[in-house]
Amino acid sequence: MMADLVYQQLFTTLRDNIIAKKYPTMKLPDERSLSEQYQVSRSTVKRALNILADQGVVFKKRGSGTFINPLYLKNQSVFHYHNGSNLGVTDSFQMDGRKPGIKLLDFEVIRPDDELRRDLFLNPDDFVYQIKRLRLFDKQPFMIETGYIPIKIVPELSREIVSGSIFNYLQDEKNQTVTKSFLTISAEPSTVEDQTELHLQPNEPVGVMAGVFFLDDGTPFEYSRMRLHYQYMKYNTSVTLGEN
Amino acid sequence: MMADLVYQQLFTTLRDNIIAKKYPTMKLPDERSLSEQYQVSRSTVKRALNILADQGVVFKKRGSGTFINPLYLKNQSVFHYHNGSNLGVTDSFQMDGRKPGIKLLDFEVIRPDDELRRDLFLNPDDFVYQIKRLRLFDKQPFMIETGYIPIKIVPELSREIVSGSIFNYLQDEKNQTVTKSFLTISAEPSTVEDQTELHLQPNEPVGVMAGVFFLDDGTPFEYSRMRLHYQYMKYNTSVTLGEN
DNA sequence: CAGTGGTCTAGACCACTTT
DNA sequence: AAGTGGTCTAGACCACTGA
Repeated sequence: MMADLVYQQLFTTLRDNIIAKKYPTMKLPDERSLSEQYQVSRSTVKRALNILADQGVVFKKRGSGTFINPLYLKNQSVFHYHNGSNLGVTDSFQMDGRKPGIKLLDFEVIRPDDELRRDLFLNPDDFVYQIKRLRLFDKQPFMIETGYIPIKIVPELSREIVSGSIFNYLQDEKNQTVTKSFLTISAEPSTVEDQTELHLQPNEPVGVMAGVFFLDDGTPFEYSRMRLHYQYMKYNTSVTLGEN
Repeated sequence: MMADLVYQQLFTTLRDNIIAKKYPTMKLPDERSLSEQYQVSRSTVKRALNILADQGVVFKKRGSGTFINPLYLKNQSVFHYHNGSNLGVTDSFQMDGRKPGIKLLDFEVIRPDDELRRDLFLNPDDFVYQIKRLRLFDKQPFMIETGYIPIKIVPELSREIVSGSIFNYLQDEKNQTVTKSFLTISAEPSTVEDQTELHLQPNEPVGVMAGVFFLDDGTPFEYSRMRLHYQYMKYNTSVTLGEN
């Protein structure tokens, strides 16, 4: 499954080493040593390390070395949203071997309102699917997800397809990948529906993630609104300023 | 002010060309031509193009070329990556002309516990400032922020300094910039203190953002835990897959 | 001054798309 | 087959850190 690219293999190896606590000093070997040890060029080492740094797994100090971000190890044990090989829920949430489930709550075709039309760059006469699903881990509901997808992009969508991973369907059957997203993350008090579906107490909140997913050619593919049981929302974000 | 790095200059040049619509075919010259035209190596061209792609300005199709994302030109505000000069609260939150305020709740020096010591890469005998502040917009409290900063990085911190923007102080007085952060975003029911300070009802939640800020040389500078009035937490995130 | 990460180059070869 | 982006290498030189 994993790509056979050298830098990705090295990235995976190093990340696994870090998770397995094989660097007790919290410092990685220097780039030239890694290059020697894994028999790859230093450029390739840098590429793997840059990905780790982008993801917040390590941070680099010029003149000193490359260090493991302790927060990454700490959050590793928790269930969290991360940037994986796919942007969809099925791949983006840490599952720890738990089995993901989907319960279809609603599936219909509607005319989008102006806001949705704008967000998905639709023409006035375009229609969209409205797909409301309950997401589970091992029978435990953790998220209510409402998605809107333009009919013209996947006219053949069915209840069956929508009962599984739509992103995987796209990738497997239509060879299209979702590679970009713009999401807004916020929090809200839970509604009665949230409380019922997600087994929440009235004072317990939901995390809300809403935004647009894009295909790799830039087409806005889906507007999605996700309401998460608050204990399941752990979004890790690593921000770097400066263009590099 | 602009860095004199080759890849950054090329990035800026290309982006300006795109905005000035100098590529009416919506396609950039191929990498080898750009390399020739600007007298830089192809690797440097790729680096500049990768930044443009990360920011959603262009997308690349293997075998075809590099194309300008029409959505970038059409709706610049959606895609535009705001390179604020700073990562701090004062600069990162949308203020709409509202005046930010800071009320110092607590300021002392403590011995960090093991977890904090690990997160900030401290030695066993390092001490940290503990700074608890209430943040306001136009007298309206919206966030309780507790920060921990190693004494050794800014030994001269005072109540006066921490009553203002610490990040700005760093930049103006010590010429150091916070350029990287690693934050975990989550939501929680509000505590009694949250309800009091942020004027929340018992059923209303807080958004929690916690993590580490780094200086541009990679030094972990501050561990911060921010509890936000839920209506003020709106975190925008743009994710692009393809680790390059 | 030795060690370490950052930038940049020049070129080989591969994978995919278009003609 | 030609064109284009992707991967990977080997090495030079620079900038910063720390003993």
